[in-house]
Amino acid sequence: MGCNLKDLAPAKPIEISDLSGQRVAIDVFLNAYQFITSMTREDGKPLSYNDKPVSHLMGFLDRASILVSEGIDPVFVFDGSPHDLKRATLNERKTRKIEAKAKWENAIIEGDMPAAKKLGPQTAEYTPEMVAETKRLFDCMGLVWIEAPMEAEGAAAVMCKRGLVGAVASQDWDTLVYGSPFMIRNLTAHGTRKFGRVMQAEMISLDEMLDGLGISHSQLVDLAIMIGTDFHPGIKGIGPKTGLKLIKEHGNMEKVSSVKGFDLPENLEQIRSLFLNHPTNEDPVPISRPAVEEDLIQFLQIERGFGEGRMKRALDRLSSVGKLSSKSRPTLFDF
DNA sequence: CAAGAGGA
DNA sequence: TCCTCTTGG
Repeated sequence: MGCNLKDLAPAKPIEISDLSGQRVAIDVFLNAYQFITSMTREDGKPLSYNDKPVSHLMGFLDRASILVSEGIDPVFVFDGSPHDLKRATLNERKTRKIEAKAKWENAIIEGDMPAAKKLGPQTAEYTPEMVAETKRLFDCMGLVWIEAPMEAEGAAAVMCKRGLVGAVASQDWDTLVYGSPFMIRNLTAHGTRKFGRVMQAEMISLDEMLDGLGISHSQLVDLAIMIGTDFHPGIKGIGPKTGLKLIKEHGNMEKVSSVKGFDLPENLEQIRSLFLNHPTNEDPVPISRPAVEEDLIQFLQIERGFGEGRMKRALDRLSSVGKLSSKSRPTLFDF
């Protein structure tokens, strides 16, 4: 997932309030996997109710309601159909998942619960049914979601380029390679403790990054391709540091390859254009609405067994910023 | 992941 | 009060 540009990207700490009033694009799959793999039971499988996983719904309910209460208007972006060039990456993930599943089953048979708890997350699946449920949740919350033609990260970056969202919240450096002018890291983890330190949200400006590195966006794309992307494994022996040096010295990947003597990717032009001209549709981004209390309670509390306390917390967060409507008690936003 | 519990 | 651990369904 993404290439390692961490050392090359100048990240400025920001406060959540800096983003108040802005639309922020969020990659759904990335977050969904985070929830499914971290909100687990003893056997490492996601929390569930009547044998149906609920971790994704819980995570998005909490996360989205917090963002809304901070004045942020999230736009959730689902992945579309992957490009053929991503096949190898996806197959590799699938193989790993199958291996992990075999190990997990073995651990269960042997009653080795610590091992199962570790392996379970590696078998995590975000099924079409779970995707549909996530969309239903966003609908209940009145939040905007869109389906990318291809890569969610790419579509989000293009939306930011077009000014449809103020920034893209992501952990994936591909966001910048796709040309998103602004990328926010640790948006939702802001203020939480990880490994003893308090997580801080940070903003990266693509222009500032390119200025600082002294390269153009298309040179960043070539650099990323050399380091390795979802569409190509990259060039062995070239990481962020030497890659940057080589691109600055020689200008582009063709020159670097002739100097260093490696083969160019077969589909170099195609890969470049996936980053430089990512396919998107021209549909306008819908406008978010207030959540509907009854719909949320019906779905999560009645159908999926959510506790009253969790429901109340989420509803309170929404209503604190006037983003909760009720069929019996409409808000001003309904008019 | 976020909240709450329980310990330092 | 702060920090770590556990729970959530």
